[in-house]
Amino acid sequence: MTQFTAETLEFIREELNSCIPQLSINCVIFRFDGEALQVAVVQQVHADMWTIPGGFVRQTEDIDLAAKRILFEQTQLDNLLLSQFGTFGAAQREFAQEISRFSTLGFPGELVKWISQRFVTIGYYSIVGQEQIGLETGPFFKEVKWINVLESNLLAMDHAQLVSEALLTLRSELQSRPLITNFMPDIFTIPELQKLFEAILGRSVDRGNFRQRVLKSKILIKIGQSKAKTRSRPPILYKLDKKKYLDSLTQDVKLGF
Amino acid sequence: MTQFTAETLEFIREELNSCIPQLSINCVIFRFDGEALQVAVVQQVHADMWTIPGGFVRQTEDIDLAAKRILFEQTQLDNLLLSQFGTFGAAQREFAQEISRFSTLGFPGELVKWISQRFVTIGYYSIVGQEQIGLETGPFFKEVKWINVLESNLLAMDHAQLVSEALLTLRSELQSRPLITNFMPDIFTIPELQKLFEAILGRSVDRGNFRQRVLKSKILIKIGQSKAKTRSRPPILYKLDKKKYLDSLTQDVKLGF
DNA sequence: ACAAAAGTGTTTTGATTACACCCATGA
DNA sequence: TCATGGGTGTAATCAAAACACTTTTGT
Repeated sequence: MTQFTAETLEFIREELNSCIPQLSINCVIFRFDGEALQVAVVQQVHADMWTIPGGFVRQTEDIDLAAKRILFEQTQLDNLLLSQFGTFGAAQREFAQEISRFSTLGFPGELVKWISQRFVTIGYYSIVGQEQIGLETGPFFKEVKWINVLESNLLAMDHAQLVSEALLTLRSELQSRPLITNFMPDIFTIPELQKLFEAILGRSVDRGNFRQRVLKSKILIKIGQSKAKTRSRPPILYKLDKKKYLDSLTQDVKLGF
Repeated sequence: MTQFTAETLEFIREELNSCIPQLSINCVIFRFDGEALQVAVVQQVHADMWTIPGGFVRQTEDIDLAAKRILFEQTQLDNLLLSQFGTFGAAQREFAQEISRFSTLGFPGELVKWISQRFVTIGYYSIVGQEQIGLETGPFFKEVKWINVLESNLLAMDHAQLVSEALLTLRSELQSRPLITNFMPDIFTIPELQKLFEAILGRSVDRGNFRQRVLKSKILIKIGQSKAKTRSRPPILYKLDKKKYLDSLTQDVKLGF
């Protein structure tokens, strides 16, 4: 394991000095790979713990934009519709123990002290389709990956709780205003969409009823037959009618189950 | 107008030094007086602007408890079920102009600087019944009152927006888990409860249907006839079956309209 | 007796659920 | 032709909405 270079440390120092102290942002990004619900997690240089993406808010930056920036820097994910799911600030919410590893690797005490403070974190969440995630260009993170949402209890600090809260919010939001624009590929089938709903809700829904509801909402446009070599009847391909979809979000149309 | 005394200023200085910087909490407390929806507002000493109750989080204090403490200090309201409705942190969210009045009244530059910073605020809301509010014991506030929710656009800084967001959250929460424990007196009638719902929703609901729904939920216990001298048929008095009510909150019983 | 507000019941409508049946395809 | 999963329709159930009718009180 190498230590941080002097330039890197200076860069980090300037970055932290330009941010609001004791306030952080964390992003829970769900992904649906066709089967299960996953969560984006990152690993910092010189740390062996996995966390959800997170960072700090610059003095001149809106918190919503900070969330977008942080997420992009750490995962290259962009253009997501990020929504708050809560702000967490228990008094004992500081992670000096977890962070203490840094101090043994050339991280100066001043910076260790800064990030070891008690933090209040604002939670944002979103959901994407089959997107890949890439590493940031900066020097601070060494790996990023998707894990199954069921494995999120392995995350460090209180991030398992953040994922769990985000999932609850996602479920209830799914009832009224599903963020489908993000989470499906451009072209998809109704059975695929149903699998996504089932993954989020954690239960199965009736095939026929699901189909009827989705079609009644008029937000899907038929494209044609799937050419995939299935062992059964090929499903019909659809794309999202984005205009009608966005309209339906401003109305209080129920798409829930 | 008198200036702050040296002791008061020292007290304030110590208080602020023990709090997380650039982070505040604001509480939108709704009240239903039988007719209209009202909001609790306070006025600080040496300031002519009205705001919703708010303050800062101590270093050793959970944010939820900070919200309770702040609310109690400024309004004497206690034992409320406070819920977050969002966290607000636009980059330009600082109110040096509004705050500048303090500096002309013996408020030292150091403290003016502290409270003139850009702040991120966590919004909490609740709703109460006919409760009165009283002034805090401390030296910092001079008046507290209820205003009609429709007049909240007169509030200082961005507090009108906070009220508006809180009201939206209250409305949607009303659909699933109404906080009735807080907002009605111990004994009340169904028409009274209906007026409350109408005030929150901003529209009228059918009398017969409202009655049926509420009674079907089984959370009301009949007490007896109202003895009030009404010019019409006296309504039946009810009290809340708190046990069944709390049970219904954990289920996903719909009480919405 | 009448007005006014409370209490009750009924009809209609529409949404949700459960389930049955048919269809297209590859093996 | 059979298994598999996709597509479609329908009857039964349940909740919501609209509305009419009755009851109890003070005047």
